[in-house]
Amino acid sequence: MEQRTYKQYCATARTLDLIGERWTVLLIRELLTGPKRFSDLQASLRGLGTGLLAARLKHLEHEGLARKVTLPPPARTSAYALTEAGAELAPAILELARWGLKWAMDERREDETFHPGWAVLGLRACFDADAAAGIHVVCEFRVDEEVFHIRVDDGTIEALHGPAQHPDLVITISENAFVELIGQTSTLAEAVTTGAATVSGDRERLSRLARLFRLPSRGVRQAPQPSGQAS
Amino acid sequence: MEQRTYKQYCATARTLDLIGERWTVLLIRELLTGPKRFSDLQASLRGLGTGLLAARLKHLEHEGLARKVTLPPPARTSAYALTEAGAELAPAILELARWGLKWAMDERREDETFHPGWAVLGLRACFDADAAAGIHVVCEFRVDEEVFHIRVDDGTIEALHGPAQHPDLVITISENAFVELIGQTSTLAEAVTTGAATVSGDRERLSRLARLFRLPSRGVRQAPQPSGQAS
DNA sequence: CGGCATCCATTTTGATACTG
DNA sequence: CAGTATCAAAATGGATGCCG
Repeated sequence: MEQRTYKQYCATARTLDLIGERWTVLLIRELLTGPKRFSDLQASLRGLGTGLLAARLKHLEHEGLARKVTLPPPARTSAYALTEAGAELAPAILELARWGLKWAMDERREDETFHPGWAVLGLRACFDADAAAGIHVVCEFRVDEEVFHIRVDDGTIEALHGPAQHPDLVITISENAFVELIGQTSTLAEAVTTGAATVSGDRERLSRLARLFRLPSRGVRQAPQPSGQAS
Repeated sequence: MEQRTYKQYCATARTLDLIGERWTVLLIRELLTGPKRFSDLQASLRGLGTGLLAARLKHLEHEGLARKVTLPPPARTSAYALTEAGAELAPAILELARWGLKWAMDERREDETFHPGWAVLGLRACFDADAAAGIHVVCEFRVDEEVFHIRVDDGTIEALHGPAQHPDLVITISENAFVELIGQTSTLAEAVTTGAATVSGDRERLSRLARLFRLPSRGVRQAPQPSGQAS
């Protein structure tokens, strides 16, 4: 069971020895929005079987990146949460997300799954800390059954699964409209007029919040020319 | 030959579909310090066979992250270089390196390989852009047979393989001393006195350069307690 | 629900031998 | 030097069954 390593005295390689196996980074991505139960994790990660999920979680525990926690009453079930070391992977994973937003997010494909939490993490990736100086807003998102909230506090942002304590804004929206919103295929205003979304809270505050997120400009990866004769 | 994907409409997952396979990130790490030939890449990546290396390079080319280039005379051999999209992975990879420096770089193990270029990239990961405002220095490192240089230009840094055009500083040092230097087991001054290193250029300038890099404070990943009875 | 064990068909990989 | 070809070992994924 000797896990495979790169055997390089290099910070990048050492990191990949810990989180480079298939599914591991996506598992951490799930935990970045708060503790999750075994079955929630599996539900978010189609294609990952129970055996491999259990093995990956054990690995993360063993390496001190995650730990098993008991959820506070009334839940009382067990769940997995990131340790300090695990949580500090956020900057790296958010950089991967930023790159993906710029270079890899073309049209959604037929067979791709989607979960609102991913988009909420995307918001965190697009957050402009400088623009948020002095701003304090809590916004709750209710996307179909899923509830998330973001808390902006003077240059910092937190994006977690679950309802907010005292939200300044609550956005209730269908998953489809949410996807279009994030992909900038449509605007929140449009979703509201079609009835796909409702907003409660100060509209002025909402528009100030919206200005804190900037989607990177889309780039095009240059595939090699097929080198065939010109048509 | 359908490559395996996560099938998630998520920026992180899409990125990992492109660079998440084994060796791919390390290949990009190698190319971050400049174009490399097939055999150089293989020499840096012990354990990666020619077959897999060829496959990975073909994949990176196909996805527009790298491209084959012909080195300028007198070399004239072919090599691989990053495209714009590939080069923009640098922030993400450097975040992984920063995390590794803090959480994963304990003692060098017996069977681990080391190449000076990795440490030079580590310097880039530790670079403090704010501290470098208004500073311009070019420093060449000659570590055994390998030559690298870094160019600091007012808040930006470049770290490339090969000699510098007009270096302000040249540091010639043995690989062993270089490892100890980077790991902060010893100082450059000590290496100079023992003869393991020589420095040419303005010493004042060197000490100003050294202040631009700050190794993250080491953290300790908390392994789960063995849960055995207390001793 | 949470999680481990087992079996099995496919992929991926690692190591080497071989070719232009 | 720059790859292809080949083959054995390991990792993955899916299904299924078990147990507290």
